[in-house]
Amino acid sequence: MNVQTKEVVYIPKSKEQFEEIREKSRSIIMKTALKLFSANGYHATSISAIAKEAGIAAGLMYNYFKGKEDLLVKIIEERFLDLNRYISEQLPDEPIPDIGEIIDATLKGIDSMKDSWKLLISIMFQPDVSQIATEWIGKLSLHQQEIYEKYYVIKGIKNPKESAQALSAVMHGIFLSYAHSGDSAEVRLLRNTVIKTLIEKGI
Amino acid sequence: MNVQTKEVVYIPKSKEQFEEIREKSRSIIMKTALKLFSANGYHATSISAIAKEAGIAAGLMYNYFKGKEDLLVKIIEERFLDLNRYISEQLPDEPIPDIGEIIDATLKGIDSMKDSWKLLISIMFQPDVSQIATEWIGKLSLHQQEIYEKYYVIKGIKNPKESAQALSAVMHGIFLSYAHSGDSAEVRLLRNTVIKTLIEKGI
Amino acid sequence: MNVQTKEVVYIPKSKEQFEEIREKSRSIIMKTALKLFSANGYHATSISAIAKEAGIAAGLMYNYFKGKEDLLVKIIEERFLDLNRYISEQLPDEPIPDIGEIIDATLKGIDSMKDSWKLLISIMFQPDVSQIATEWIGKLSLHQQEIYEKYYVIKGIKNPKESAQALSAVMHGIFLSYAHSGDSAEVRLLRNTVIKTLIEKGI
Amino acid sequence: MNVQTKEVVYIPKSKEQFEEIREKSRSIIMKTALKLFSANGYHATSISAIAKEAGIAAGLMYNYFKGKEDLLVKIIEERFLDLNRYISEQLPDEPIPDIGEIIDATLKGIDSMKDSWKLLISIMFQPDVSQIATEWIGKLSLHQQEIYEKYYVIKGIKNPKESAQALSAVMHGIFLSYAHSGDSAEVRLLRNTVIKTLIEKGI
DNA sequence: CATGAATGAGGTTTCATTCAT
DNA sequence: AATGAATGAAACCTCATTCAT
Repeated sequence: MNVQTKEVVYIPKSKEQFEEIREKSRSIIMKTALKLFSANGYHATSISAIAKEAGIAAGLMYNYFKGKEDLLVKIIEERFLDLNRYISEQLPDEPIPDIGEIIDATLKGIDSMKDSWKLLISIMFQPDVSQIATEWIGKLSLHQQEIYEKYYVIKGIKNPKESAQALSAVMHGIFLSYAHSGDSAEVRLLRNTVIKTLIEKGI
Repeated sequence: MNVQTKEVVYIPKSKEQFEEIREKSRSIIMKTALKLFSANGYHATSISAIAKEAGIAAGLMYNYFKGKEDLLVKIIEERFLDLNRYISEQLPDEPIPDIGEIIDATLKGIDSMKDSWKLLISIMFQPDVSQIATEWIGKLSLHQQEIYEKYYVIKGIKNPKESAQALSAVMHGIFLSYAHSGDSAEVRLLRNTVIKTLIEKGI
Repeated sequence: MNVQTKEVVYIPKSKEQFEEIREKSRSIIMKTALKLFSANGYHATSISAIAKEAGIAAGLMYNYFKGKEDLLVKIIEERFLDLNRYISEQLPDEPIPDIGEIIDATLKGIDSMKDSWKLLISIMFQPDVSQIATEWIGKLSLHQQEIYEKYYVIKGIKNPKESAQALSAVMHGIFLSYAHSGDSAEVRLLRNTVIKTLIEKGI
Repeated sequence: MNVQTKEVVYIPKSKEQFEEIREKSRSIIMKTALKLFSANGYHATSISAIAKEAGIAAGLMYNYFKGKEDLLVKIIEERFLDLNRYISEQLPDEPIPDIGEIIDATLKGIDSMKDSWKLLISIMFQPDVSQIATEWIGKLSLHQQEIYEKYYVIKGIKNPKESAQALSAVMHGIFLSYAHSGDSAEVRLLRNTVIKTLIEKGI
């Protein structure tokens, strides 16, 4: 009696193990949802369709997101953060990149998330979904404008703010066209028109 | 059958009278649907909401349209036909309008259907609804391109087809921006950038 | 041509016909719901169970009630209105009924809605359902108290208000006991104790 | 199996130590559940809400209780046992307490578990939850009745059984009123009416 | 041509419970 | 003993569409 004995006991998973599992599930849900939202549209994609495609129970989604719209919002946020990060990484601090490089880095960034870009834009036009995408487009737009303005200041262009606004507006048009037609000739035409114009103006 | 019927002395209406009645009902349904679709989105607008707003019974819609999606498609078609017609009316055959006039006629046309334009574009981005809008945008685009090309030929510009394509692409960007931001400064900036560029090029 | 012809046309149902149909459906839904709520409790009774028992599609309920809780509230209101009406009908204006008659009319009223009374009381104790029942019990209680006070004033009892409050409280206890034990000996004991006491006090 | 295990040198805890740990967990679960059930109702309180409030994992509950309903039943039983014990402790064997003291001890007992009393009563009215509460109320009632009867026998009252039943019924009404209105004026009115009546009768 | 009650399939969401660790 | 991710059944509810009149 009172002898020390060896015994096998179950150890609950550690915090890290749980974190890993959660991250994996969360990730597959978002990935699958993005895929289906993009392919079929937000409204036409049901939770159960996502669950089926992801190979999980429908209820599981609600362990990670407050609801369908929250899932969408989280996807949008993540994608826009990715985009901003990507663009920043493309542009060197020194030497100052010229305007063509800036534009192309931006377009390349969008191209890197081609599949989801169309979804993001479509959400922006749907009054019944949310304003999140619109806000993110706004943030992205502002971010671009600041880069353009900084560039124009360095180049000594007069009215740098107004010029930056104009360029931002044109780029905005390109963004939308891109969503509509993919990496088509149309987008390249727009790009070339813009860049040629700017170069002709000596910028 | 135990059907509630009534024997009536039936004074035949002329085909025209019938058509008039039908056209009136059809029209109010489409008008109301367009209004609600634009305000709240296609998916968020229910048939009964349309019926209520239009002051008719929900079932009546099915006398005129195959279903909700058919209603949408018919609206889209009508709006695009309206737009094409409008633009054509704005442009005189003689004297040959210059490119600025052509562009502005187009923008004015879109402005005349401002409220529904955003809906049309949003539909274009929703793969689950229909490809009709995309097709119509395509037709519109082609129509514009032909006008541009004709103009360029007359003006003796070289590569008229390619130039027309470029212009069409830029206009496409403007159309989309317009849907996104309404008649904002952004759209005017785009328009001015385009026209200025073209004029500087001597077109 | 242009000859008058006889023809059979369908006539839509009249407003009255629709009203009749609606009233019938509404009634069967409420009746069935009351039955099941009383038998199994509010939370344990699902909409689909009600629909099945009533022989209708589950969705139909939502043509008549905003939701499950609204259905409950409407039932409660109706039952309490019935009760108040019943009690009033039992009591003659002249000659002034004595206190025993008043009490018995009230108890008889509750007895007439025996099956639902338990449900009403149970709802009153469920913090997660609604305060409607509590409010209705309050209204009923106040109504009774006014009757008692009026009686005591006529009889020339001193402190009629306080006496009415005391009697109301005792009756309240009886109401609750009734809900708990049905028309058992317990309730009659309570009733007799109350009436005997009052009579012994010469009221 | 790919089970995460650990070989441990197992220092056996004494049965008492184990019991202590178990009792502590069991106790916090019951306490928390009672609190939430009382505040929000049984159906509106989820297992995970209890777990969160108690600071434990949801699954742990199932080590101690068969399920949610079992947890409820165990809580009810414990509370009623507490109540019976409390009332007994309040009443001295000698000298024989008079009827007012007996009544007040009972009411004081209920007052000591004020917060849970309403829950217990509410459960009593919910046929879908369990009959346990009803049974316990029955047991409590019987217990009281025996005390009353014993008292009446000692006092030499004629028909002690019937008198005890009557008093028990009145007390039952008070219990329920108490649940409904808390320690309000209404309950005191009931109590005073009862005691005054009994004293006037010389009991 | 017009009505609106009724259907029924499908949607989102909740949550008690299980189970590998 | 304890963890919490995952399940799956069932809940409430919406709404396009049908159909008897």
